[in-house]
Amino acid sequence: MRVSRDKAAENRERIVDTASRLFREKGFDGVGVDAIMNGAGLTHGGFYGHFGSKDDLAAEAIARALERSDEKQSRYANLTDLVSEYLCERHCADRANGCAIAALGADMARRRDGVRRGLTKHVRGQLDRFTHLLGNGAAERRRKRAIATLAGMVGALTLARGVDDPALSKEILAVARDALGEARPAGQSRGRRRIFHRLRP
Amino acid sequence: MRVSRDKAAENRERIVDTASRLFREKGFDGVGVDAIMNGAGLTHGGFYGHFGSKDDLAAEAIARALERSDEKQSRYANLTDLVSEYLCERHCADRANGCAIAALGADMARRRDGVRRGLTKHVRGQLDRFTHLLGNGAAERRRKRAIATLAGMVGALTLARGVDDPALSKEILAVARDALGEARPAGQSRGRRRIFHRLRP
DNA sequence: TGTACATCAGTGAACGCGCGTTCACTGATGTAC
DNA sequence: TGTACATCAGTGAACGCGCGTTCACTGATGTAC
Repeated sequence: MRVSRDKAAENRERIVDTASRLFREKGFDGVGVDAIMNGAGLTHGGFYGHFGSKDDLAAEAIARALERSDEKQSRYANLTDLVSEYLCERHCADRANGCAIAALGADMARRRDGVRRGLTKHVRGQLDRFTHLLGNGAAERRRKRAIATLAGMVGALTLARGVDDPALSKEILAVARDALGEARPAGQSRGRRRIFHRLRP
Repeated sequence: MRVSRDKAAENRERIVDTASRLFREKGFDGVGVDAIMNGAGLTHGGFYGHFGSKDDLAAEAIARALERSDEKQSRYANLTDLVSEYLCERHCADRANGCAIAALGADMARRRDGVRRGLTKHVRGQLDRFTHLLGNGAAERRRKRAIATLAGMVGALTLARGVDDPALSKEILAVARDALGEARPAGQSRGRRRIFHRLRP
């Protein structure tokens, strides 16, 4: 039965969101059009009224996930907090709503150009943000630190998720959190962390 | 036609090796039994004489890839060289013969217990090796460094492979190589940077 | 504002291809005498 | 050592399920008068 244009637009959004989550949770080939449509409260037949193919949806769903990541990260005023949230156990356990790079990394690299271009833009954006948040020091050095930080985040989350043993998983997260979050004004102690973050003007 | 027992055993090995490479290159769902058998110079019908299912082969193929990784890494006498080789452009371009964690990371985390147990063992082994190679300093500090190094390696390779722009890809590899390889005997100069890292007591 | 008709979002059955898996068969290997 | 038979690794056709995709249909929405 027909549905109002607004409602149809809503449905489309919900399909993209649902796919974005399911793909991250189960991988591209781990979810069918059927599951996505059901997840969005619809039936599979209507799918091709919204998208040209499952692949087209995949591209949109990834773009959506990356956007959401950007929005989330733009709320942090310092890198340590951002890193801590990224490497927390909740994020580790919740693949579906987390970082698309960690959830789909290797798969994305095998996808077609549109997806990889989106990923590249996202990575550049993240590096710029990190470089900015790092604040002090020469730009070149901050950029290097930004790259190392991003790589450490993605790798640590990948490892923590892949490993079987919860204790090892937690250890990886904790150590990486500590190692990567240390880009703070010199002289400030870290450890149990009695941290005081001053927002830069 | 029948084949000698030795030849059959050889064929089995070749199937596992081929699968190990193809899975890393194209992902689990990106290669069929057909392609694997052809890659090994056989036809698909014989597959089930060797393996119970494609999934069983996948488990063996991953285990094989991780073993090969261990063998390769055991040849390095210092962490800097190991990191440099891991983060070189050849490795970045050659997914099929490279690190299984970076090539299949997210997928492995979704696999059944056997695979994840193998991965866990491999990660532990790598951390022990890295801790050992780091040489000086307190054991606890070295282990932390080992974890941060492994995470940085995996993440940097994932990013470098995912990104579209060769220049950015190279930059990521170079920066990570530099940042992670710095655990060398104090006083040794390295590259652009005349940095002297004193290990804290 | 109300009525009549066209549009079209969503439904569910059906199609068809790909791929994992099975099976009857082949012919070389391995073995018993 | 040679011969006869049993075994079984590998072959290629075929099966069947899952899943992406198509399509005729429904009935509510949108529009023209």
